Amino acid sequence: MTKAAVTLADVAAEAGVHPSTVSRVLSRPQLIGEPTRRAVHTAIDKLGYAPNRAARHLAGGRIGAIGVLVPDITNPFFAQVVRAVQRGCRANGQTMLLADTDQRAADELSQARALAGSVDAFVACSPIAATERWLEVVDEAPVVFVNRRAKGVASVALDQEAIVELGVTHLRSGGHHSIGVARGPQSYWSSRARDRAIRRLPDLVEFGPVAPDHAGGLALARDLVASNVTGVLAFNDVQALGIVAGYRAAGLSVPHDLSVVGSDDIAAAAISDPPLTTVAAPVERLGEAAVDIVSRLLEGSTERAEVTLGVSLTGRASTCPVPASSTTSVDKEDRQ
Amino acid sequence: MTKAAVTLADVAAEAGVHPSTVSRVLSRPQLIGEPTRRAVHTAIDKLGYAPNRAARHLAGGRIGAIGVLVPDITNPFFAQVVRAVQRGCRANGQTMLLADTDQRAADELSQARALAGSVDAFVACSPIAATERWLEVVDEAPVVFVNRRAKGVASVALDQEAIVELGVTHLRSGGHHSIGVARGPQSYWSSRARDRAIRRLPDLVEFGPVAPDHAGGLALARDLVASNVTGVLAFNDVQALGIVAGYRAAGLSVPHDLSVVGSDDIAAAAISDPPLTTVAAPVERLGEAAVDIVSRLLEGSTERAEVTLGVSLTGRASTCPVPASSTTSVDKEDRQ
DNA sequence: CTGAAAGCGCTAACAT
DNA sequence: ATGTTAGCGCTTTCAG
Repeated sequence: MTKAAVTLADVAAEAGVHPSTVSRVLSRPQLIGEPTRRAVHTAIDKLGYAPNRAARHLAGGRIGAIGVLVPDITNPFFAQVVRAVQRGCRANGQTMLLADTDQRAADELSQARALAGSVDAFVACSPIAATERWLEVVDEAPVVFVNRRAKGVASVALDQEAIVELGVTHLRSGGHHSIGVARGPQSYWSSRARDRAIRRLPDLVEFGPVAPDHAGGLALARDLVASNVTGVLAFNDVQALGIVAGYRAAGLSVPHDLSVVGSDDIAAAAISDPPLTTVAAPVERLGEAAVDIVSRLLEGSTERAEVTLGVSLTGRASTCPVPASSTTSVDKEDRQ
Repeated sequence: MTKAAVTLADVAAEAGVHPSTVSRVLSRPQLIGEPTRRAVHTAIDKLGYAPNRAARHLAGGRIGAIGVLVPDITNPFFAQVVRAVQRGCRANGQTMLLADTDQRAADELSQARALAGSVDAFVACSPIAATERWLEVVDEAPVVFVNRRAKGVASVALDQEAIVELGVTHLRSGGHHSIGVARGPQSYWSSRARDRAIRRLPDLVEFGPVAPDHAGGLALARDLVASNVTGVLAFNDVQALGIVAGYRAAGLSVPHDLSVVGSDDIAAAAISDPPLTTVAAPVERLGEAAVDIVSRLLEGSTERAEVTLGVSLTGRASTCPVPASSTTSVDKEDRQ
């Protein structure tokens, strides 16, 4: 059933050279003469040779794989990051090992440890385990955090402060004065960073923390309805959609009764009803940057990379200027 | 930076036995005496030993990894399958290598070949490459198709006939007589299988083929509006949501002007507006079954597994009985 | 039941 | 610029 694979030795025989020459053609082509190299490549193509990763790794070379950890692959945000990372890996001739940690810190670490021997490096998305624990992993292989900042670990993250500013500024420019902001779970760095940004701005009404998902949005909607805010910045788009659904269920409407700004700009944001105004994150670049840093780290770079990616506001129909009648809360309270 | 790992030899030294004994404790414990085994385990725990996968593989053992190929990880259906597969892998102590093929047949094969040396087996989701080409891969490692049936390859698929029957029956029971069905891209087995099911049933109006995504649904909506059907079975939920959006954009409403039945029951189906009536697929079981078959195959089983999973109808608000005024198409044509 | 010895396919010094 | 020689850490014969 399992056919014997073509080995490097087979290629060497076919090309009439020594195995180590073939190896060099593959890893350090510039050390090999043009004619020999050509002959080797011909043999490789003819035989359909593919290097054996295990052997390569064992012999001290790179394993050619990077491990990616995500809290939940069914979350469209992470799915997009994963796809970008995978593309980057392909471009570098790496393969990607994916592990879904199910949002559990313990799983995060155990998965990382299980993969440690099988990958050259890690990309950890929104990790929640203690930095201290992660440092032990960093000791074994390079690690890049996506969407989390931590001392001693390379990272690429979104500018949380800009997210809050952009969202709030957009609402204020629409005449909104009573603006709510949703807080996320404290286990996430992004939540904590956003909290700091929120406190830096005056006159914001905090809601939550609630889960950054649809259910969280629904829960938020109840509090929002009972409040007098006219606009809200959700923690992310999925949650924003939950808020919209909650308002609709209560017989209220977005943006008439509440302007909603999401965050991330996932595919669903553009096609929801109403289309969601959101602070768009460069998700693809998040993944690409992570791969870049990993590659750099694998080349031996020791610089502690801390990339911050900017965001931009995408205006759609879930926000509108505050109606004159809503500048006080009277109208709204009457309606309830 | 990279700490030297504990090797099997270290464990052997610590336990005062020969390395091969340690190896046996790990792979064939029943061949080892109780006291020795205990001593070895103690040493393993003390040293925190973890086997080196590469070496294990190279020495002829299993590599302990399975490769998963998906057309698009940002598609919630596949994301769910992947998560189920990953859980199954974890339970078996396997790791999962994920590759996104970007819906290209060529990438599918090249990814599979690139991974061939790094995995024990493959799970290919909705593959589109020629069976012939895949058979070459099967020659090297066990392969299981998810959502595609093919001669000579193990597979687990949804009962496409049941999907069509359930959806259509639901609409008919609501009094709908003019029922549309959306056809999918012919590159997918599921589309072809569904086409066969469609032709087996009388009086269905075929639409498409169109892409099984939101844009496809939008396109479909235009044709649907121009037709006299009162109910439609979409190819999947995302497309169904597109149809709903298209109707709304045209100033029409679901289910009043058209009853829409989706397929899959992704998370978004339950929380959309209106909530989507859909033919629910046991997505988790799809992934689990794939892992089961792979494991069986790796144990040396030669049975050609062909699992078919049943589906069920989840009634929600995107369908309703046909209004008396719509039993003829007059009313609708007037409205346009 | 356990020790000994021989590689798996590759890379990395070291020669030439 | 290419051939030579050792292993990497493990499993698996084969002996005892």
